[in-house]
Amino acid sequence: MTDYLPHPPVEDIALPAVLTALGDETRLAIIAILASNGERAMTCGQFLQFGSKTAISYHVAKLREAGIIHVRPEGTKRLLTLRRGDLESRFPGFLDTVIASTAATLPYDSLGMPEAAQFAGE
Amino acid sequence: MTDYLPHPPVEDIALPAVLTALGDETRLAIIAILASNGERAMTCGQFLQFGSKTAISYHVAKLREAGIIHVRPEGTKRLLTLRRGDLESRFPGFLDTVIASTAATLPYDSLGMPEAAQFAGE
DNA sequence: CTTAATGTTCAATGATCCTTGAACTAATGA
DNA sequence: TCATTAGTTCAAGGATCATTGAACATTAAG
Repeated sequence: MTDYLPHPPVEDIALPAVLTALGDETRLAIIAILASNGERAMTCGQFLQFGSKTAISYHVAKLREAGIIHVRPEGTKRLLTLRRGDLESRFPGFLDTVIASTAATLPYDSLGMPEAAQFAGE
Repeated sequence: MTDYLPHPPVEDIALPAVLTALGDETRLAIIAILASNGERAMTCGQFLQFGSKTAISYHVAKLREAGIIHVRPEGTKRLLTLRRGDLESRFPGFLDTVIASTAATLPYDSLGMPEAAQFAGE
């Protein structure tokens, strides 16, 4: 429950900021994969296919600051989760349509995603 | 029917580009007002409340290049319309949720919009 | 204690963004 | 013809963006 990193409260999540944050292929891919992974949290390291450690850290911060994901430190890792409920309550239907559109549009299976199988094991 | 200005065909409308184009308060306001105006076309001049002629021209070009609006020259004016159908067929539900979220979020009534009344007359 | 694993921070760089004002084009109207 | 209307183009400026490598911090594991 303790909030190590700054996250905007639901009522402060701003649409332009959310749209800007999602208007980047790397971040959109991260969101799509997070969404395809159900409620399970993921770590930054699982996105290194999309860029360097520094780059992922940068994009994850952007998504967090926009209010799209929640980041919780656990050991040396960061556990990332989509703020599905918060986004749904603030912009009903929005995230779902973005996810659906992304799945139909982005070719991130070209990056090695048969059906999110590699995120199963720990 | 003649297409004076370059518009991306439906199948080339890209989600990241659309999100980026909408991730700007000025452009989001333009879209929201266009949407609130039904099927009626509007001109660049009707958005001068949001910036200079140059700025509006710039933003309108961005929206057109992203595939969000259609621009048709008529005399010295440009008639702007939302590409509702195209966007709906490519990203089902997306535009509607953005419009709804914008209406609930952006304070563009603070710019003199009681209920889109000033767009009625010609 | 030492090493490895996981991210963050910083400074630098090149690219892109948004705005501005001046000059311009094209169409309309007196 | 001359002026007006509506918008575009261009160059310049400052701001923000996304990436990189090097150094660092923190936690975990041997």
